[in-house]
Amino acid sequence: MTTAHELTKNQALVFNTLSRAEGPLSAYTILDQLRGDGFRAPLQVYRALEKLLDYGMVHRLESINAFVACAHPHNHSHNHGMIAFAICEKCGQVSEFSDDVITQRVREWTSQNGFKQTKTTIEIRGVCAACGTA
Amino acid sequence: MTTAHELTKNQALVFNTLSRAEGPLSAYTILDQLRGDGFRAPLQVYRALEKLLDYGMVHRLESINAFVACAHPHNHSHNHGMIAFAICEKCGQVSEFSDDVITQRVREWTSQNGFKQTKTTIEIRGVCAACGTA
DNA sequence: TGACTAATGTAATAACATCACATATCGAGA
DNA sequence: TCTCGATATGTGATGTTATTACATTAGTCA
Ligand SMILES: [Zn+2]
Ligand SMILES: [Zn+2]
Ligand SMILES: [Zn+2]
Ligand SMILES: [Zn+2]
Repeated sequence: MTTAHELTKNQALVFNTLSRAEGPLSAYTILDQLRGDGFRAPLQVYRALEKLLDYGMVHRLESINAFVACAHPHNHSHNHGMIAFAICEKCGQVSEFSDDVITQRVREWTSQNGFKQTKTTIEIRGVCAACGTA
Repeated sequence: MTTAHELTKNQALVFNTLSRAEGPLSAYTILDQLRGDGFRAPLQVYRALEKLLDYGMVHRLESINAFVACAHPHNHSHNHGMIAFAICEKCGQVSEFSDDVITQRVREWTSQNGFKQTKTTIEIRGVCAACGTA
């Protein structure tokens, strides 16, 4: 859905935690940051994340088991393109971008091979510009 | 390295297990299959996998926490291109392919953004042709 | 009201991965 | 041959990530 979503209390707490964070957070780190707000169990975090992922407001980074708030908060649909993430292993910074050529190329492979794609993960690990020159 | 590798006993056991498997296996599934060969602890599997990953003989699928034998056993270097995986969520089949355009496109983004890439994950989840028509 | 759905709370458990430390194996070089 | 260092292995404990199961609460709509 592209419309705005009324977040429940827990969803809002988790989303705000991710939005304020410098970089991606693990579910358990989110849990720890929300202990003061009454969170006591992982499931409270995972359930909120599930909805936020549905809404496109949060992304899951598969290669580091962490979650990050979407960098394009007013365009959660990303125009139907696939999203790529560049993750700095030094500072944790995540850059989110969408590339039409890559999207097109993946679609070509899947259509040629009769593969019905549901979700695609593109994650680039490395060192960001700031950390590389430091 | 592109040269052949002398595998140790444990490495060979793990590699053979993955080679014989229909699809990707988790480390703990590998462990269970090797109990009869004296494997008792996860670390025996993870240590072997680490080497096999180094050698390029095995790939890790980040989005499903599983490992698969390389589909191109005689070209472990993959010609320096990035590797993409299409993973069927019905039957587990994994198709491995390399796309020069995608590789080039990722390189363009990283060089334009001063990002020093070390490893890139491209994983397409969905349903394969065989399962889609079944 | 009652029936239904979505959200929440909580404990327990499962699944995935690493740490710490001891032991073994093998080859290069004195 | 002996010694040393590098690599590989064995094992238990621990750390980290995610889900199952069940009970409860809160809103929605005949
Ligand atoms: Zn986004
Ligand atoms: Zn950085
Ligand atoms: Zn391969
Ligand atoms: Zn299939």
